[in-house]
Amino acid sequence: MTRWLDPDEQRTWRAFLAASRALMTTLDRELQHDAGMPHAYYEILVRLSEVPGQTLRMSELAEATGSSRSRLSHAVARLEESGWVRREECPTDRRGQLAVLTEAGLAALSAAAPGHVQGVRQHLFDQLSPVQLTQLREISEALLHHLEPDRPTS
Amino acid sequence: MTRWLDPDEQRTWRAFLAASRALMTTLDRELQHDAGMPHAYYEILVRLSEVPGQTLRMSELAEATGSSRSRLSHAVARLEESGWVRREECPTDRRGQLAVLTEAGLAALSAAAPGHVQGVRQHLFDQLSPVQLTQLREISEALLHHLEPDRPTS
DNA sequence: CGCAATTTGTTGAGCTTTCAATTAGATAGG
DNA sequence: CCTATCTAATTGAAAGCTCAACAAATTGCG
Repeated sequence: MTRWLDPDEQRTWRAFLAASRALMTTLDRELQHDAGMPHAYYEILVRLSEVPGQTLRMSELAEATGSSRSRLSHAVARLEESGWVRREECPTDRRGQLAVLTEAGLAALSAAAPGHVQGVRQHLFDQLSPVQLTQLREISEALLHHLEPDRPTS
Repeated sequence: MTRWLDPDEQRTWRAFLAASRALMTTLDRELQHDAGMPHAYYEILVRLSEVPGQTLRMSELAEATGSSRSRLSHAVARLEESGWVRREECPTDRRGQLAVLTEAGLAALSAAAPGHVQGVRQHLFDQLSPVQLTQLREISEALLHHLEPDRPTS
């Protein structure tokens, strides 16, 4: 007894799917082209840059960026090779690792940020009315509220 | 002279980012687990199932699924291995290839669809009011209208 | 205390995606 | 007709992601 999507729902779902995919791939491509990093890596640098000491536990960083631990491990390994992040032992928990934004990482972020923000403006904010932006925020937060609770940590 | 995002914009952008990512990874995981295919492949089967003859040119299929030609080539190769799609020569253009949904492909799609639709309902439609769904459709279509025109075909 | 259960983070394999290069066929202008 | 240009689709390599398995440290509880 599946309740299928009616034509209206179908249209909504497909528009959302296509729009979010198009937006993401566009921003990802721009960032890769202009700054040599995918959007996921940019986000890691951003989160680190915002906290005191530019340092976060791996698990907190995974949480903040909405990525799995595994993905984050691989990503930080890559960022470490680039010299943008370094790892340190966690003083309070010997299992823990701290990811620390380096000088070079901050520089790379500073270089990438203006272009990226411009892209976000151009492709998102400039296309919607202030009212729509409020609606989008409320919609997104409702979805998040539902999805966040049980996110796998693998 | 970068115009940075103000706190409100920041909140909107991050909520949207987190929500669309969480929704996608959730649906992708569900589909992979229950039906053994990623969401992108499911979409290919859906598009093929909807057209007369269950057949589309590779380029049309790429367009319909919003994927690059390269990605589609790889994906169809994979789907062919699974026996869910087969390729045929295009009669009117010798460069062309037709992707055709097989019986087995239709069966796999039919098996996957109910669970997937339920997921979409649960994680998207059930979380938003009718008004919000209309808003989301309009927002998505506005974004699409802007992004669609120049999508790379590489 | 002592041991089971949980948490943290990593690893490697396999799969998907991207990018740039390439082949082959169609098309338009002179 | 013939050549330059464009379009269709594929390819391989490099990169990123997912999943399951794992090691090490911590926690909770009898």
